[in-house]
Amino acid sequence: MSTAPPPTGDDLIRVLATLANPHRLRVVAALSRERAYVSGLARQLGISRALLQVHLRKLAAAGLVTARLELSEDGKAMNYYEVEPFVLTLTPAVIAAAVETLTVPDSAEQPGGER
Amino acid sequence: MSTAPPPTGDDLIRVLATLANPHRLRVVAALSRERAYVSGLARQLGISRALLQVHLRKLAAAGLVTARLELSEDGKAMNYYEVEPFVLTLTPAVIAAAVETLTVPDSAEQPGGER
DNA sequence: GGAACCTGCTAACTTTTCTTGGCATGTGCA
DNA sequence: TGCACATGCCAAGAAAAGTTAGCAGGTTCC
Repeated sequence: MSTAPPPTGDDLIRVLATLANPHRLRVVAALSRERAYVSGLARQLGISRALLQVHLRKLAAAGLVTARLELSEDGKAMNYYEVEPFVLTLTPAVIAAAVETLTVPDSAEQPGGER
Repeated sequence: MSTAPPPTGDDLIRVLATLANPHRLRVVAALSRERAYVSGLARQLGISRALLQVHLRKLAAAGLVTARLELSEDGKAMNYYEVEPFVLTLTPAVIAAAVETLTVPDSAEQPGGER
């Protein structure tokens, strides 16, 4: 049985690069305990909102967290983030397989690929 | 049973940062098939020796590959690299645990820690 | 001796990522 | 109206990573 879907090379790199950061690791850790909204999480982690914003965006882009906009009781718009229950196993074999699907940014990328 | 030792936060980040690179991913993939020496591997991958050198160094620093210096039959010194059979499982829970042991580079690091 | 291999290093440039600070918008409430 | 809280974005400087080019050392063999 396989718990993790076979990641493409580019996906794998995106996820790895995303997780290879203390702030983002802390974000994932915090969200794995309890979902949180941006401002509150920023206070909790002791970093600026702008900074957290960027990291959350990257985490979301990698599919590791998801955002849900809600209205609090007093009418404020709160953007709640929660962690995605991912499972990723890393071994030489997994990497070898992923490399097969690696996009080679040789000289030019095909347009329209990235958002 | 646990195949992977509990990674410390700093170790985890080092490994993730190391693997989050196309060149290094290709190196691991190549070495997982067969060990290779620097110059040969550089040719095989189509990159310069100097560049490969740097990436190999990082991979070794993260404990993902190991080097062994050997003498070929014709007396040349060959530095053979081979991949380490690592198994790393990544989940929110694993990350939450690793974060506990994260070194906080708050304002200053203690000297002599890093090379 | 010179060519063809192997190894390593470092300085300097380029590219990417990280981080900060400011600005704009909206809501509820005294 | 002004304060406190929420959201977002963008420009610009700072820091880190990636890459290249060049140098120096070693060995075999013609």
